[in-house]
Amino acid sequence: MSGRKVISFENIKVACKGCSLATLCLPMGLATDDVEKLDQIVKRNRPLHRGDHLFRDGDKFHSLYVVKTGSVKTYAPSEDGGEQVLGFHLPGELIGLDAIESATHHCSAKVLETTAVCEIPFSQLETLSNSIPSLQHQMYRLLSREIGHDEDMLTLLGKKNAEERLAAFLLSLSERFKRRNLSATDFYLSMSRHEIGSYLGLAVETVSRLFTRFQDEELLRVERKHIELLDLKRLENVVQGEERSNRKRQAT
Amino acid sequence: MSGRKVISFENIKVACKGCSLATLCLPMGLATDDVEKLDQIVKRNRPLHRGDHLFRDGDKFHSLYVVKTGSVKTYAPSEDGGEQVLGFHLPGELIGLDAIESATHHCSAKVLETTAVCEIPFSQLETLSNSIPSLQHQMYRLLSREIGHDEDMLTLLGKKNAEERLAAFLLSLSERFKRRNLSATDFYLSMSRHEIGSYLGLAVETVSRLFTRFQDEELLRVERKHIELLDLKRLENVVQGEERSNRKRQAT
DNA sequence: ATAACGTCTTGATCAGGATCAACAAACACT
DNA sequence: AGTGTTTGTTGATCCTGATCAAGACGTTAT
Repeated sequence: MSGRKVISFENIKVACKGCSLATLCLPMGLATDDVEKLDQIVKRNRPLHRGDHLFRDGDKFHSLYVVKTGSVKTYAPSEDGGEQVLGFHLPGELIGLDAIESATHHCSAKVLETTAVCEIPFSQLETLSNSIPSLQHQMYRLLSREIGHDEDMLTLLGKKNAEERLAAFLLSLSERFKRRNLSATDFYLSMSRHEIGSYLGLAVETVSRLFTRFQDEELLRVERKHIELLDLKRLENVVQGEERSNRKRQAT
Repeated sequence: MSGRKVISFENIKVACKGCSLATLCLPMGLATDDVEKLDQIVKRNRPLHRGDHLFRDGDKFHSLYVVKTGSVKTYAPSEDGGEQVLGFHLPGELIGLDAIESATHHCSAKVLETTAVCEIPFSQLETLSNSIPSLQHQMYRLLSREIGHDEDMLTLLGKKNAEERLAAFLLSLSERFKRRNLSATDFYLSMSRHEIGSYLGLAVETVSRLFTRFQDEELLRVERKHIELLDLKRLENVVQGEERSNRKRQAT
């Protein structure tokens, strides 16, 4: 054990090695001693609170962030005060990848609830990745995965109707909670209806009505921020647009 | 000069060094001898024809592609025969970045007109990037740029109406032609109305009507695939949703 | 040339979801 | 507890853009 890590009240932060997220996060697939090198450059700051910003649109880019606990939204603010929510980020997920190109952030990142993040200075990460091929590979994979996610969202926004979008959103959350060994069917939303709407390209009212409708159809139970998915299988059918025909059949 | 490059009738392909796209493409910012190393791994195949595929959804991933001349669309085919167009790729633009993560393609790439591409085996590129920090950096930038583009598209699909979308699309093409020192105001579309519609999340008919409307408003002249932009400034206003208020004012 | 097909345009109608409006419920702050 | 504020729900109406339908125009094959 290297004697360089100091345990203090100010810094009772788990190293990557012991982090429960290690398999979802940057260290994924790295050798133990490489993870230790990564540890050296990761900053673990004190928790952030609801409303705090990790960075804002236009800020100079210097670090990537990984959510440790809590959740973060990224959004593109528009002149007129409106915003397009670009993503919700749960533990293990990386934030800031779109800023590498121009070394400037093109969106803002706002904390939705009390949240802890790891900060990874990018220039150091880049240097490190140059001496650790598997880290470089992991970086390529993470960037590529982000592109894949975005493309999925393009299909969602380009082709799916309102109920398909919300169903897909809920299932996506479900999957991500499951990966962290949390309940895939019972969870709390940290974002508002408005933010969900913005993310899905829908009006708040539409989101609200869909929750009610889904509940009426016994697909889920919803009470404010608390969601209980009652039938994942049928929700998947909704995403595929098959629910529509089912309902018609039942209605006849 | 290394004697390793053979000039034959089968291979009168320009090396990266002499390629007019070098400043837009992978070699951007590389030292001359690094560009030569890149040259060693780039394959330059004979031209592809309209309708040919670079790869299909589900194919194993092994190479990235750069368009040299012509154009390519990427699209996500859906079971029911429909498709979501994910992007149009013009000379200098990279294709296949979303496949790195899983080593499998998640979309198809189809050539829209006679097109030449450079093929870059990814494992070799990855290895090379490990010994050339500036190439690694360039890779990070290109991946990041792709994410940025996708996020712009998310905002387009999430917040913009039909005319804002088409105006943004035309201006995007205009920009990209300009960067290649082609006319920013007079060009040919290599994609169909249907493909434009799919890309923008609109029906063919809407795209067609918008072209007519834009022409009536003297924003552009359109004849089949030939487009002449008459007023870039006003088109930019349309993208910002300002045209609406202008028209109302005029109508009064 | 003619036929057959695909692409584009235009018109008529329809509907999904936005917008407007009002209220209810939760929360924050004295 | 009470007041103001934000967030969510529900209803009524409107409008953008989808869908349906038909025809014009282009392109290719024979």
